[in-house]
Amino acid sequence: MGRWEPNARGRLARAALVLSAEHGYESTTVAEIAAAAGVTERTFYRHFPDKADALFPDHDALLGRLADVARQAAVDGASALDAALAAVGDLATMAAAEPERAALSARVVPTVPALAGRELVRQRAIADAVSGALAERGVRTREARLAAETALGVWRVAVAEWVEAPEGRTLPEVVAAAAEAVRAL
Amino acid sequence: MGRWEPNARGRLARAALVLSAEHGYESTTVAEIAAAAGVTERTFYRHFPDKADALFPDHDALLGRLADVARQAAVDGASALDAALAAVGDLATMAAAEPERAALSARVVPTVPALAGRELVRQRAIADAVSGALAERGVRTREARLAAETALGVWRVAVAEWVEAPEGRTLPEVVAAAAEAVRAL
DNA sequence: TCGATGATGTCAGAATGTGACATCACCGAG
DNA sequence: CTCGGTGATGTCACATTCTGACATCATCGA
Repeated sequence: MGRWEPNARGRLARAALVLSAEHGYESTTVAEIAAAAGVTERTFYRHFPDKADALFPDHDALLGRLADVARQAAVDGASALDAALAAVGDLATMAAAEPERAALSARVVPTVPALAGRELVRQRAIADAVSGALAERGVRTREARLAAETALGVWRVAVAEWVEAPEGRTLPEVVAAAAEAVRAL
Repeated sequence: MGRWEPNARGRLARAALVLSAEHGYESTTVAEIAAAAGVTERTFYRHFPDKADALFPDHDALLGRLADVARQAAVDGASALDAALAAVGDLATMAAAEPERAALSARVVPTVPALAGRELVRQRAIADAVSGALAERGVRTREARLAAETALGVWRVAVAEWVEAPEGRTLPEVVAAAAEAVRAL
């Protein structure tokens, strides 16, 4: 299967993000994204169900991974809140592995209502995955949901802070600081 | 200006909701909605910027009204949280004025990702409007935001509960009960 | 009476998203 | 080695969403 350049999906996701940051999400067409990635428009839709999805790749794998992290933390004896915060910390670590991508995404997404909505739905899915994992480990439903909601709140606050003033701090550091502040409540 | 049936906008919004509840949002076309309302597809787009917006009519007026309610409550000496809860109570009252509409909407919106995202963005806008109104009345930014966030949390919980088990209770009643529970924390 | 106004209709077209079918390098069975 | 299966891609056609430009025409005010 080496007839074409490998990793078409990755090239598409990257092109979608870079072009959207450059000319705006709504005025970059799927045809342009596909051309930049060296494939056809039709191929774009084989990798992503719609244009917005290219800005949120790996969604499903992410849910599984975060659930695993929360589950493992719970097994290791962490409290519900700490386990949920561990998952959010992992999210920060992943973002930090591609800082450029994270920065572009954080700059583009909030400015486009359609993408902002998608991001909120994504966070809701993450909260459900994490609270579900905690519930599996015996945490009561209400407590699990509250822990997940609180952790996601920490994530939102930390990202906002990091975007406004990067100041050399890494995202995981900001997340850790915000988590500390929440624990202090 | 009485050349056509009045209130085309209202007929469009209603048709959009009813048809979406009947055949699903994604499989009802704008052309069908327009036809049901007795106007042209083009006219639909003169009243709503896009198809999803017809499911969330009166958005802007709503923001102003809720901000007014919160502001007035604050003037009357209510705490930040109580003022924000007053706004959410008003939201419930408005929904109760059209219970059929509210029920259909609550059934359709969560099942369609695009609409769920729009609803979350809408709630974010409400939170901003309410916290902005409180800030105007001298409430500190952080406290205003927390009050608004908490009140919207009450709204989400109450709506979920009401949809799952209407049991003859009205939405304002459920909201009031949830608000009571939050105050008890 | 008559021109301005404003809501609507008509038409053309770009962009999103989907179904159906064709192509062709690779891989494993024989 | 060859040959058919597999999987990722290309090509074509089309429904649907949304926008721009211009036309129509009842009502209102000068």
